[in-house]
Amino acid sequence: MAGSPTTRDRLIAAAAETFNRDTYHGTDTNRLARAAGFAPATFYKHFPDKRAAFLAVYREWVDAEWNALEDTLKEAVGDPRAIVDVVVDHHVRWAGLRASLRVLVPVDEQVREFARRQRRRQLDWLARLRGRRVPVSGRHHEPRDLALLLTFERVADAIADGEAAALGVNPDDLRTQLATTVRQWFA
Amino acid sequence: MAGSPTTRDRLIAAAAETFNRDTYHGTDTNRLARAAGFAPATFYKHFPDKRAAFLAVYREWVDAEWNALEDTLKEAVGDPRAIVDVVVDHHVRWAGLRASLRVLVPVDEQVREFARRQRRRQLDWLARLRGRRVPVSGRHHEPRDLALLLTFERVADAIADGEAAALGVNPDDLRTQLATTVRQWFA
Amino acid sequence: MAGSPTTRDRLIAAAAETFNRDTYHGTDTNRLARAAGFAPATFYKHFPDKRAAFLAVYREWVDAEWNALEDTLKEAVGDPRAIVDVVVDHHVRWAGLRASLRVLVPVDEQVREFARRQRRRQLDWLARLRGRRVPVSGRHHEPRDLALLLTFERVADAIADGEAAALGVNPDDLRTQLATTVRQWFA
Amino acid sequence: MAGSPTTRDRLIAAAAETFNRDTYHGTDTNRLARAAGFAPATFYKHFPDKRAAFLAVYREWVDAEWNALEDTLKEAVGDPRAIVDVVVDHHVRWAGLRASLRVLVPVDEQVREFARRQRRRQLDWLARLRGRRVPVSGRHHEPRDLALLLTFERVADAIADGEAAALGVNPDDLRTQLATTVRQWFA
DNA sequence: TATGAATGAGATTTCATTCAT
DNA sequence: AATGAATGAAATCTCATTCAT
Repeated sequence: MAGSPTTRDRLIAAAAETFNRDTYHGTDTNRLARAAGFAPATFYKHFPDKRAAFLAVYREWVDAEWNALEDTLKEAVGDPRAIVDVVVDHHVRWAGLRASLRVLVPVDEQVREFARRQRRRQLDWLARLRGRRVPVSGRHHEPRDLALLLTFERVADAIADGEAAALGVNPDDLRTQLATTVRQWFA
Repeated sequence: MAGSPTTRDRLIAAAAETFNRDTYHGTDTNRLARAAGFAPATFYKHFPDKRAAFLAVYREWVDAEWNALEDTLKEAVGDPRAIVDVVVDHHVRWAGLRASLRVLVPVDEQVREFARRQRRRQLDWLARLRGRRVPVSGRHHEPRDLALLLTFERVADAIADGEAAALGVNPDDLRTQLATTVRQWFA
Repeated sequence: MAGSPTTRDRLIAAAAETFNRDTYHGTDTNRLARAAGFAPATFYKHFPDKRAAFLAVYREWVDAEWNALEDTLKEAVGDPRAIVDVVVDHHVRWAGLRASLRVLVPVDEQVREFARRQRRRQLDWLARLRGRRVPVSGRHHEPRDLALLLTFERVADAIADGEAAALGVNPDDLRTQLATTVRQWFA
Repeated sequence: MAGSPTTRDRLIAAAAETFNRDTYHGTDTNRLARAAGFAPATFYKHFPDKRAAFLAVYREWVDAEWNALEDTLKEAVGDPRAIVDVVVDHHVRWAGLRASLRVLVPVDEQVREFARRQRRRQLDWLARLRGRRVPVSGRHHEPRDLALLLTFERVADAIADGEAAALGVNPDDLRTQLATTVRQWFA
């Protein structure tokens, strides 16, 4: 079904791994190209600039998370712990990429805008979960919902980048804590 | 009372403003020095490198937050909203600096270590607030407490950098939400 | 036969002339690149740093000396004066380069190691000239042989950098003296 | 008799040690001053520039060698090995300083001129040793004598900086070789 | 006499990006 | 479509040197 990966696909995949390992500011576009098996100039045939490549990587990352989440929801409906595990695992796998994202959001308009679109989608999803109608515009959201998402993300990052462990907090206990928070939110 | 600021103080103050406005990766040491009214070389008489200057700025930032917190606690004991306001205001004022911190933590050993020391101090404080004895080593901590801190920080940052507003969530309502979370934690 | 020179070749050639004229510490990599007709960054596409460029120049210099020596030995077998002339002329032509070498040997590990490899090769050659078997390891050498080489080199340098002339010693007489020393060594 | 050392003396002594340890291009004048227990600016009260300090150090070094040589000649007249030992020991003790000298001679006019004055003094001494009259002008010198001095210096340096040992030549045997050369010269 | 404090002028190196083929 | 080769424009950091006190 899926044909052999295009040059662009290979560039994105290599960039994902490289950003994840070395951070956005820790690599350069020449290395990204070489990591995919291409020459530097090829990079610029497929992306206008470095940021654009990151954006592409980030988009894929978001899609992958949604896909994983949907798979989980089919099997384990209403099991917060399963959701926690999917999300946290995804963050753990891509901890370096997340760190890069946190670098770019305040600096790059496009990345920021995409991150917000993504956030809106999450907020809409939460609203639906709680049986509320989502207004077409999707412009208004609940503070509680946003707080939940932010907590989720921040705790997942703390587990992913080793902060929890470094502070003497068992990462597994933190996952449990997260599941509890989700349940309280849903109640 | 306080003597006139030393060169180092002036460099730190100028670096704080500059990092806050332009991001860590958005300025260079020459600009930091010029912003304080000095020549580039002067910077290196006071800091071994750029990271060291950021670390110094960050230390001051942390001290300032603790001081503000202590002042508040004297007047408004047990008022979560007051605490929320102090912390969030501090994050709002220094949103760019916080963004830079998030850039450096995954990349810079020293910054990371200092951030963790700071986190341990916060965790010890929370433990004391709840009437628990803090073990001398201070090595073990409660998942709940860490989750609270992370939530606090992340929500404060979201208010600070305009993410909440951009998503159609009233920043003030988020503050209220945060205060509620604190109360639940304390109960 | 020889294709057009590569960028690296041109950089090395320009660096040889520039180091020779201005000394290692008397130029910078930007100038080396410009002297070859390239932009500064190009230099770093071909050498990791300034020292590496010097090392490359030095290697070429050593090869050139051996080649000149071999040519001479074919025609003028056993004529010490011919050998003296070849070596001294080579030193005269590259006096500034030799001075740079003397700067770097005590300071740079790689340059030193290469200079010593080169010296071992010379010592092996002398041993063979005197009809001795060179032990495979080539680890042990005669003090007399090393003394000859050092004398040769130092006297050649003194002629090359004008020291002899400045001291009222006729450079040509010094060459003759060197040839005499060689004959005594061989006897 | 000798009063307490002046600031200048202390600067020279500290510079000698520092140049010897770190090379001329491996230190800076600030460090030289600090090593003597003074502030950077003090350095420039006593020397017009960095080279001048090196020149002063070099002068002292030369004087010390002559003094040691004269002491030896009083006791061990006509013992080449004793002379070899004095000179080589002095070179060993100050190997780094000698390396710095070799750096500066081709580059610094004053250092070069002083080195040559010193060389003339050595040549005159050799001429006297062989019972020849030294012409008043001291302008003309024997190639044999200069060759001896250069050999002496170069071999001493090779022992001092570890080159001999690195090449598998016993430094002690080289000293013996040097003594032999002196005897042949004198014969 | 000595210095605390500062600096102008670079040297080395990096990197996002281009362009002729 | 891909690339080999190159680069302009910095950013980080160094160092010999100065000057008011």
